[in-house]
Amino acid sequence: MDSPLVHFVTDFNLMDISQKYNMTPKQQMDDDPTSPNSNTSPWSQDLDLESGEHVVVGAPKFYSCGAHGYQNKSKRRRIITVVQRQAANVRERKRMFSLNEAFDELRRKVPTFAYEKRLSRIDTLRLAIVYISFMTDLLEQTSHSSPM
DNA sequence: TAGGCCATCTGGTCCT
DNA sequence: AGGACCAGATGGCCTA
Repeated sequence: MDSPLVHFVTDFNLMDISQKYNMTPKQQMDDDPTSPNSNTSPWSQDLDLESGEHVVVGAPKFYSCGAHGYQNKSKRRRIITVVQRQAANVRERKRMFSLNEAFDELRRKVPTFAYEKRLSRIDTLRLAIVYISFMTDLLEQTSHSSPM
């Protein structure tokens, strides 16, 4: 750890991104990044895509429309079965899981040692932006000041 | 108790 | 047709 970075982190903690961005440093749940109810795999329920085995599902029920109940809209609508809906839910859970993995990776990249609690996603993004700006400035300064 | 954060579900849209 | 992506809704948990 070298001094500019250490200063960045300490300065950052002194000013507190929450203040800087007009937020409150809240924090959630526990250490597990996956979910609050994380004792199970995020996509362990409903449908096992690998085996293709449907856990719940009965006869061909259909989801068709209607955001908020109105069913007779002129827009074309995709009719999907319960099985398809469940499979889509599983895919969405996986997608969100990978998104959270990316957030965790980003959390590890930004200097936050003075933070006791895990950064929220929005704080992580904001801190990353500030950190990148800081490093860019630092790079420019050093390139200007260093002799050829 | 209100507000913040998050996971999950869901339907719409775009793309292959 | 089906998957990926997105945004809105909802409900749970946590903290001030």
